[in-house]
Amino acid sequence: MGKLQKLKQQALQNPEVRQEYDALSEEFQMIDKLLQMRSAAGLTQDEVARRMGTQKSNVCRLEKGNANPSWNTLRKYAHACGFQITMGFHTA
Amino acid sequence: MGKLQKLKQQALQNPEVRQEYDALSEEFQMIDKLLQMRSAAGLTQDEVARRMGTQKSNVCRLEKGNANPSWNTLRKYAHACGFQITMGFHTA
DNA sequence: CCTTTTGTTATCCTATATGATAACTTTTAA
DNA sequence: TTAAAAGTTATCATATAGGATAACAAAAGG
Repeated sequence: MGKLQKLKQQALQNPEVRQEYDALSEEFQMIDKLLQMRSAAGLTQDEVARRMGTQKSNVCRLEKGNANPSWNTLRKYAHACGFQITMGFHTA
Repeated sequence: MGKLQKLKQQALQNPEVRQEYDALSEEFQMIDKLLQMRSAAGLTQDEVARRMGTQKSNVCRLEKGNANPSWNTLRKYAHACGFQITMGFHTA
């Protein structure tokens, strides 16, 4: 294992660090899915926003991670891109 | 295909019906995941609540579908059960 | 270049998610 | 059969998600 990997693993021993890391990785994963959907749909933020019944600035807010979207908001975004969302989980 | 299946498919032709059906199936799927997690963890609502830093009544509210939880709330629930959440999507 | 489209940021307001408490019902198990 | 544990429901207060607008920045394309 590389030095960086080792350093990372060590840092993740710290519960607080671990918690923040988990939260971030989950947030990034979620945002990545949003971007994947919009990309797959070939839509602009503005178009997604209109289909969701809101503004492009709000869509941007979602995609930039400055939000904590509700399940319904995630669903509306997915639908605007022509998809359905699912929730999953895996051992931490 | 059975008569019920046929009837269902026909009903789903109606856009409004379809929309509600999709929303419901997604919500049920999500709630099902919550229950799966707690079941796998072998925890009571009360215990999950304590680990989330909230009350069992609020956990119940989530599991009964009388809520529209934020991403963070879903995350906290998953973590309380020892899991990480993921978001996924598939063609509608 | 310049223009248009797309994306970003800040801000305010309102609707609503969430925390908290309490009373009640259902389930469990002794 | 009854006491304890687990789950449900209602309600209120407060924090915050999400809608709206505007002004700016970045990218794209002529």
